[in-house]
Amino acid sequence: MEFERPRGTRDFLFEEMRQRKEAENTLRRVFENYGFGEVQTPLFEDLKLFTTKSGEEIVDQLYNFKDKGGRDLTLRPEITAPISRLYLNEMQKSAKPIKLYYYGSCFRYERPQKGRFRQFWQFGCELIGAKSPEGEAEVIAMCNSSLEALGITTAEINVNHLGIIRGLFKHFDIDEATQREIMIVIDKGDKELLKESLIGENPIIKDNSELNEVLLKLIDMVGDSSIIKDIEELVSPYEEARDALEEFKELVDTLKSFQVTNYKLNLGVARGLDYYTGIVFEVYVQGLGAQKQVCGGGTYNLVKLFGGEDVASTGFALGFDRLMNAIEELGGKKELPPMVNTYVAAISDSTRQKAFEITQNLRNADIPTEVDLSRKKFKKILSYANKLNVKNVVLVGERDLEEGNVTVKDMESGEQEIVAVEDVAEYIKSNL
RNA sequence: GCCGGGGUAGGGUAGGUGGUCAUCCUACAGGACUGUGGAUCCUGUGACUCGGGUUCGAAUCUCGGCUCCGGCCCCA
Repeated sequence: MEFERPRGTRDFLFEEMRQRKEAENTLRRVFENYGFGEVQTPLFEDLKLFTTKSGEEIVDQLYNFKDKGGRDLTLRPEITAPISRLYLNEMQKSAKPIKLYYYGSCFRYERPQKGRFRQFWQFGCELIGAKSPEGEAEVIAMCNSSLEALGITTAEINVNHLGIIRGLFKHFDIDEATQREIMIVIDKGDKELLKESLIGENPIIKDNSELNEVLLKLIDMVGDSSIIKDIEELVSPYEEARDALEEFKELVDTLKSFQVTNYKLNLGVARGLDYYTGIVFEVYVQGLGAQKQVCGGGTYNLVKLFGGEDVASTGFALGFDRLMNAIEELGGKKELPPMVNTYVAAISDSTRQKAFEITQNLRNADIPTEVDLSRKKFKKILSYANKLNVKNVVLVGERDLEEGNVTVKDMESGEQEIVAVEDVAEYIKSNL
């Protein structure tokens, strides 16, 4: 009987795991530097938590199941809904703003492809109860810092404010279902398709060429902060969009103060779901194939959707696996030092017990150390130690031991030094 | 769910018009070498993705499953 990994899952071996941990720690450092604290929620949740947020349709992309008590549960497909639930359950009375972050795996039943797995990891944050351009600017700044810290220099942050387009819809009194339909088309990012949907043979919104024209121009606006005035010009006749535009302008000013320059305003960025009303942003890294989006975020009001009070939240989630792809693609993997730097080798059977003692002494002195556990011959031990790439090998032999000594061999230079047993730790510390 | 391309020892591969013992590199284990690694040599371990079909005979042809890769759909 042979067992295989479930489809769309991966095993991580030592080297890859170390690279992932390195990236993970880098992100933790950045997030904590911004004052965010880590939380953890369960891997599975009530199925309704996700269907309430995203609709019944998502069930066929979930790993859902009934437990023995008949409860409908599911492995989480994302972590923002659990965070909102956590907030409702435990943190409603906490001082605002609340800044939290999380790292963990999510599960989706989807067709695996490059950058897409059935178990994948998300690293994300939420800033709860601070709806303001500065809250949004800080979150975007942290996203930018994260990408910089990881060395992903080719990332582009694209920022939009959905209030502008929502304002236009409101001005023209477009119903919600139609809004959703249009947002979905915008979200696809296909200009031709959008053109067809707006001004083609069978447009989604009929008899409103003014709105269609404005929309088409609007979603085409991409560029640095200088395009704000173009946007302003375009939407100034529609007062319902003005507040959002003001917020957008403030965000741009505040991003400058937060020293974020690596971003674009992109009026074509949308998100499929209704609860995004304010700013949204997405980060793309070219060269990652079809799954180039490494981050999605924005301001939304999920808590209200789940029956809580009206509290806005700004956050983003990084697709950790895609970040790892990007790092790999950019050749930014770090050279990691060997796991251990010292090996203790008994030269003969009679000195083996002494070798264990010395090993423990070194470990107690915080020197990562390995010792032979398979009774290999001395030559094989050295050969093995060489493969581990250790710096020092402590040779424990009878002749030296009679004098209370061992020989420490430097594996890079090949030089050897006779050292008293009690001084080994100190000697090795000075020779790493 | 759909389209296309792959799956040969632990890793990387050759073979492919059906027919000796399925090739080589590497890895791993042992030895040459009982207190000295990296080199060399020798020996050993270890594979045709699974199932059906065609055939005297299938790694090879054929159909299907599984799975991997790329793309579509979707992307909370």
